[in-house]
This record gives sequence, C-alpha cells and structure tokens, in this order.
Amino acid sequence: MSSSSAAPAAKPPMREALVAAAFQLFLERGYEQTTVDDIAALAGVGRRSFFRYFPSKEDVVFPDHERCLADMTAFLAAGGEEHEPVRRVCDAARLVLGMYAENPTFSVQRYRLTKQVPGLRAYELSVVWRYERALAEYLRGRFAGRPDGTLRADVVAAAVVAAHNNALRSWLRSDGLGDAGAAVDHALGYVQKAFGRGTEPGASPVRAAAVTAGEPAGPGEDVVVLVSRRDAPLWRVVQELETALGRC
Amino acid sequence: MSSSSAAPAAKPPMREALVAAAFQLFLERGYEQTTVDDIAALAGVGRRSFFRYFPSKEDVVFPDHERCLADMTAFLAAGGEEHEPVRRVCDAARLVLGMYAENPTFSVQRYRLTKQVPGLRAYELSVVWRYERALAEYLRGRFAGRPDGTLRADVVAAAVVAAHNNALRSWLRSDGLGDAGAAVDHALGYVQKAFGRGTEPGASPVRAAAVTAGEPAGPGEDVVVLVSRRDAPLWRVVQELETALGRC
DNA sequence: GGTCGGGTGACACTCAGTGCAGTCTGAGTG
DNA sequence: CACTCAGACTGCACTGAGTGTCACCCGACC
Repeated sequence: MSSSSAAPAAKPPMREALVAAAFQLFLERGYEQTTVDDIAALAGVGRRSFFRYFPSKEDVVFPDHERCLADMTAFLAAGGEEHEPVRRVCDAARLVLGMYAENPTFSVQRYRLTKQVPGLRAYELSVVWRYERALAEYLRGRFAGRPDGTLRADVVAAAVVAAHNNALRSWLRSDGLGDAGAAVDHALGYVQKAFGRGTEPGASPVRAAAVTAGEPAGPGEDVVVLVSRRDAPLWRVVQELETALGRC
Repeated sequence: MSSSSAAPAAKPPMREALVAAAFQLFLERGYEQTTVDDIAALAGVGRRSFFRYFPSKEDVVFPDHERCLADMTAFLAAGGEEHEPVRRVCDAARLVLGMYAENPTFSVQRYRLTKQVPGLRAYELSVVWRYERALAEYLRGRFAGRPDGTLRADVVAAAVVAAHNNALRSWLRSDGLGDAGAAVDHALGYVQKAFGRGTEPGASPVRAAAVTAGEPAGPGEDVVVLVSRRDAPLWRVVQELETALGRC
C-alpha cells in the first residue's frame, strides 16, 4: 500500500493522535456532528481501535483525568496522619489545578467545548464527582470518631471542590491568562477559614475551640464554639470555656 | 380489537404506567438488562410512545425531578430579599427532601438502583447539579456586591447540597425508616452554623442551642452547641449556657 | 522455518434515540 | 349524519455508540 499521507504520526502515541484528531474535528464541526468513525478515519486507524483506547466517545475529551485521579488518591494515601486534614485535601485539589495548568490552551478549548455540549457537561460532572468522593473518603477516615464525621467530611469535600472549580472556571473563562494558582489558593483559603480547625478527637464531654469567623468582613469577629454533652457537669463546662477564652 | 388484558390501566396516567412497568422490570431483571421495548411492551404501548413521555431511558427513573426543580426555582424567586440567604437555600433544599419523603418505598427502590448502575449515578449527578446551580444562582444574586460573592455562593450551595445528600442517603440506606426531616435539619444546621450569619446587625454576642446528635447510636448523645463572641462577658456566657441546659 | 502473542482491522450485532408517514379517535361544525 | 381537523398513537426505517468475534499481521522467541 502507498504511504498513508493522512497520519504519518509515530506508532506509540496513537492515543495522542486520536485526541488530536478528535479535537480538530470537534472544533471545526462540533462534538455531536463528529462521529467516532470520523475521528478514527482522520487518525488513520480503524473504528474499533478508537474504543480500544477510550471506552466512550466522551472519554477522548478528558484523556488525562484518570491519571490525575490516581495521583490524587496516591497523594492522599501517602501523606498519612501528620497533616491537618482540611489543609491536606486543599493540597490535593491543587494537584488537579496543576493538570489543567500544564496545557492552558488545551484546557481552554476543552472548557469551551464542555460548556456548550450537555453530554460533555454530564460526563465532566461524573469525573468531578470521583474527585470529590476521593477527598470525602480521605476525610471520613480522618474524621472517624467525631460526632458528625461523615457529614463533616462530605461537606468539606464538596466545599473544597466548589471553591476549586470556581477559581478554575474563572481562570478558564479568561482564556488562561491570569495566575490560576493564586486564584485557587485564595478560594481554598476561604474554605480553610470556614472549616479549618474543628473539634479535637479527645472525646472529652466538653470541647471548646477558638476559631476565626469565615467573614473577611469586620474585626472582632473571633468566636468561641463550645460543644458539650448535655449531661456534662456545669463546672466542667465553665472550666473548659475559661481555658478556651483565656488562651491567645 | 379484543380488550387488551396486559394494561387495562386508565388512559391519562400512561406516564405512571410506564414508570411502574419500568421499575417492575428494573427490579426483576436489572436496569441494563431491560430494553425500552420491554418497558413499552409491558405498559402496552408502542416503543415510540415511551420517548414521547421520557426523553431518555434514564428519565423514567427520575420522573418527578423536573417538577421539583421548577418548584425550587419558583420558591427561590418568590421569597425575595426579606429572608437570610443561607437559611433560604436550606429551606429550598428541604423541598427536595419533601419530594423523596412523599414516596419512601419508591425512593428507596430508586436509591438501590442508582447505587449499582453507573449510568444512573451519572444521570443523578446531572440532576443534583441543576439543583446546586439553582441554589448558587440565587445566592450569587443575594451576595452580589460582597467581596467574594460568587465564590461564597458556589461554596455554600455545594455545602448545602452535600449536607442534604448526606442526610438523605443515610435515610435511604436505612430503608426510609427514621425521621428524614430531622436528619436533614441537623445536617443543614451544621452548614448554617458554618456559614450562617455573617455580619449580622442585631446579633447577640452569645447563642446556644440544644441539638440532637445525628448518630442513631447510643443514648445520652444530646449535645449543646454554644457559640460566643470571644469578647462576650463570661457571666453572660454562663447565663446563656444555663438556660440552654436548663430547658428540656 | 515455525510458532506464539499482542495489537489491529473488518464485519455483524444490539440498543438508544429520531424522523416520518400513516392511523385512530374524539370534538366541533355544517 | 357527514365532514374535517387536531392530537395522540403506531410502525418503520435510519443513524450512531458500543461490543463480541474472528482473521490477520508482525515482531519476538525457540
């Protein structure tokens, strides 16, 4: 056969070739107007091979999330108990931002695509959901034993993901021009302020902690949150309260 | 033609008939093992009619979410500015719980189904996402002008949805036996405490509330949560604490 | 040379979803 | 009563995603 002029790309990066072909067609015709046969033909492979590399047509739009998710779970599994949990999941979220920031132009193209194709938005949701579950599972482990451990874990994970996505999306909307890292740091800082240090696992009948209120607004907003079992003796409660108020 | 023995149901509730037929087959064969033709045949209608009532096979599993979403947006649009924003979205979330609580057995069946069918989980995510966007849009309007308005709106919306789903799922996991309303109230209370009142004008320096812990486990789990500004006088704190402990 | 195994392509198949054309029915009108 | 018009239903054909199967090719290894 004659040398195929369409796809003289090297053999190993056939996956990359498929991604490139797919995005070329998606950008010039639109996602729904492009069939898998079109992509495979442009990449110079058989239709069946496409599904060998990507389980579905949507997957070709998010080729690196699987690896990133694995990185995140590894990160959370590795750095065990010595870090503050909320801080830890915020750092994990920054990993995802790093993946986006690696290829700004690609990320922006993908963002525009997913924004206007409902099917891709739905797929992206399922991806984001897996990140959120990874964070929540980690936090559930760290919060085990606390009164509302799983609730707290789920809420914090959702808040972290929401803050991350808020910053990420505004960065993508600006065509990847600004400093994505700073935006995400700011957003995650907000979440850390809101949930930062919670109750300690000492399981004392009384616990009190000084926290800084989430409002960036006025000063003098420092509050003390005291959680006490109803059957705790009053003197014990006041004692705990005094130490919490006294310190700092 | 002879009287069709398969589906002597009345004409108007053909939608309900399709839902009933679908769930019957889903429960006895599984979701993926059931084709749309099967459902239509059992309901005694043509395959084409199924798609007149439901745009996709997944939609038959969530027949009432569209209405509930409309209710929620109407609720948020109606009750304008006079309520506290976070409180308002928590109330909106309770609307969704109400829909689930209307038909506990149906909700539990659907929960078990979506738990084990990835495609349905993905679809549910897109539904939940629309609720979350509705809440976030409302909050963005209410928080407009604040420094981090959209960030705050997105994070609070995500936290509310996560708390609601945490309580809802634990209720569904218990086969709809416990008090779903109380569980959701507790979970949303946690979010309201975390984000609830920012800079309120008439805020007392001390607040205390007796709550029932979410754990259905042991007795004696009642706790008192006390929130106090750091600069509040100690006697005032103890006074508030005594009244909270005293009642009940 | 023979053979074994992984990557590949071609074909056939199922099933979700859509467009179209024809049919039935029931309400309104002369 | 005959006519018609609108809306709901049906059947049919078609596209396209995703899967199973088998034959093939090619490099490695004996």
